[in-house]
Amino acid sequence: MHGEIAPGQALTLRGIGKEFDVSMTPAREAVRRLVAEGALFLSSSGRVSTPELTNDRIEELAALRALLEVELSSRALPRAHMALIDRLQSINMTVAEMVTKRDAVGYIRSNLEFHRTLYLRAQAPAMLAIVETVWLQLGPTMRALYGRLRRTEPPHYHKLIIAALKAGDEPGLRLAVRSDVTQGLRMLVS
Amino acid sequence: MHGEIAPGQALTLRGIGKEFDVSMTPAREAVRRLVAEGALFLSSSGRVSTPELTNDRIEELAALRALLEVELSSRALPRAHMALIDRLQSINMTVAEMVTKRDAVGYIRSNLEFHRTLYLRAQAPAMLAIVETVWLQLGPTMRALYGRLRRTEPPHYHKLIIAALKAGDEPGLRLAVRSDVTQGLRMLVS
DNA sequence: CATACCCCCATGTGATCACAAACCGCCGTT
DNA sequence: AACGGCGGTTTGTGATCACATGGGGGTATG
Repeated sequence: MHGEIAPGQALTLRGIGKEFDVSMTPAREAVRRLVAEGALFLSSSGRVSTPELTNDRIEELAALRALLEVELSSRALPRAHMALIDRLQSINMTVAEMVTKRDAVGYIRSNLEFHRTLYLRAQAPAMLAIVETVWLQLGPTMRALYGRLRRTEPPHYHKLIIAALKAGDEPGLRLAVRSDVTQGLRMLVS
Repeated sequence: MHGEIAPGQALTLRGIGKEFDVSMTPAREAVRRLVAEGALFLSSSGRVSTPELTNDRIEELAALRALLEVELSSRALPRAHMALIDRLQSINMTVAEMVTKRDAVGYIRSNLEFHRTLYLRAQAPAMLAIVETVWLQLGPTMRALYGRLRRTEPPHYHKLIIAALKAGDEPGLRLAVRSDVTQGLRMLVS
């Protein structure tokens, strides 16, 4: 999810087992779960690797993020009190720090934490779980992008999201979330 | 997915293995996958059963269906030619037949086939996969409802969906799909 | 007759093994 | 120099086993 593994990277059950000091059996179960969630790709011969997404697939996953995350933010809005907004602002400082440090994995991790923190307030666990599987599918690809990207400014749309939350402005929030989600992924399409 | 198993029904790895003439290992992998998709519930002690959904969870899954299936139908609309509409009408006759036969499992199966046939035209495999995991989560609960239900009339909203497809009426299609999805699940909330 | 306790058995977990398939690198040929 | 065939080795699969744990039924007690 955080892009620690490059797209197309091959994994072996014995290798995973050795890495975590377990036998093949738990490694297999974990891999099967991740395959079920679309986070890993299972070739017809049973070999496992991170997926290499096509442009079409990236666009579709971005559309899913937009659809679901806009809904989640909308549901979180009435429950968003000052403590939450403070917490979002604090996380956003970490995001900015990761940007200046050019830490792609740290950026993705803190960026997703920003979104997750907001969506947790929506009280919609099934919806959040689905969004997280989408993040999981995009992880390796997002890293490949942000690794290339030479950006130094912190995320602009996060500030809009926070402002809309403060103002209780639902249309503004929906637009800001949609823009934030779409913006990063639009440049993914090579 | 088709409601062949009641909510809360317990399953054992050895039992599943015996049922399909395999050892525990493939049964475990299948169960883990279904747990990952939310189709099965894994207790803290590792026991496996179909989930017993709370009202909140049912409402959330219904909202997900509405959100995603409306989008899928909207994307399918420009590609929906006469052959597809004919096929939908044919499936809809099967649905009606299942209703008169009071065959709950057959009704759920053909109803989902109706929806899947339409959504396949959307060319959005990731979105369709997610919708199917939602169907999977609702399967046992839907059966428990439709089993109680004493309905004899075929689904009204399916006709509206077909009419909107014929007319190329996108707002009408979105409304009809949303109504069809919501209607059945609204009465689930006891 | 109801309730609580306890023990045995059913059940999941993780490890290991035998086997088949497929991948990869090497060598020969053209 | 490029391509194709071949064999060794890596890899996934399914089965089986030993073990720990939790659940349910039976029994004893109030």
